[in-house]
Amino acid sequence: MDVLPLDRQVCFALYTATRAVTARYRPLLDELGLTYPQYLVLLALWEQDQRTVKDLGAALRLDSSTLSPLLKRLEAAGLVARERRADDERSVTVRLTAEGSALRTRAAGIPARLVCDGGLGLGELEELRDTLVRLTAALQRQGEIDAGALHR
Amino acid sequence: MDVLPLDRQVCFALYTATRAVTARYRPLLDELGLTYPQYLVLLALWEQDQRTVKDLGAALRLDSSTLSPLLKRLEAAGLVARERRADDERSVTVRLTAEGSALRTRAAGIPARLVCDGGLGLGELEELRDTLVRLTAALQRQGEIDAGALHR
DNA sequence: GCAACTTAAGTCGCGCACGACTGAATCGCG
DNA sequence: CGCGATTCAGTCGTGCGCGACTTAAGTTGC
Repeated sequence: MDVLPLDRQVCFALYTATRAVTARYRPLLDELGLTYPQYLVLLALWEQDQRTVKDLGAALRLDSSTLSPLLKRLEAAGLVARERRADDERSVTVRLTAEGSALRTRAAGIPARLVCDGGLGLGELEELRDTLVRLTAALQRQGEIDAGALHR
Repeated sequence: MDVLPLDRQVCFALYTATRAVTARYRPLLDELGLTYPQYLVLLALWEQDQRTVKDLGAALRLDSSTLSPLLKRLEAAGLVARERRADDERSVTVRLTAEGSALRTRAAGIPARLVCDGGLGLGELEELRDTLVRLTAALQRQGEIDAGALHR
């Protein structure tokens, strides 16, 4: 049996679904002047403010080479402030400005405005999310094992 | 109830799962000298050769501004050839070279090498894929309706 | 006490994605 | 037939992601 056709690939379904979802977010985020990854960073900060770049990277699974320029743009937009930690000068704390905190209210309506477009019920969405979380966790665990194997 | 935390967002689960999956593909595709989107284009061409840029775009849900430079790189790598159609000079036909066709054999092993890493059973993977396909379809249908509304 | 290692943030280069736009070819309607 | 509208591929600018690298600060071991 042929395993290569596009429509049989989970990876391709993921790829297109992700782009379809972010495409639906785009007009709503445009109203807030945010890109999709910037929105995710703010979600993380609204949930817990005053995080280091490293901590944000762990939450979003992004490294500093992606986050640093993104945070610079959020800072230029006046939504966050960055400052070196006094106790460890290597680290930088990212903090919401008043304007950045205020945006939360406007963003709160976004999920509700999109859920109904998806054609899936709430239960299905939660199941999908949980399956994706398990998949991600397994892939990353596996990745760490492989990486470890290189150092043996 | 708070709807904004990162871990409740389907969109974030999609975002991280997609990146985790492509990260697992990367070392295997490196062996073939391909990026992930280039691999998807080849999947489409292995399934049906001699497609126009527009047709490839419909299959992959990408537009020419993404595909044109990507195809140029595949052409530079000697995997595909491009030529203007005689019957419609606006269109360009993308065709696999012998080298591009030959790569299929080496790529055929990739899905099997990855499935076991995902921590999901085959049935779960297929269910996940089908859910994602439905989600994508609904979002795109909804997007077309919205776009139509703008022209009224 | 200091040299070797590790860690945190950041820079750079490349390849997507995607919106806005261009130019050439074709279509459709009067 | 002719000309305005549409279609197709492509360019350009911006913002990710990520690998490879740099710099500065902290940690470890002798």
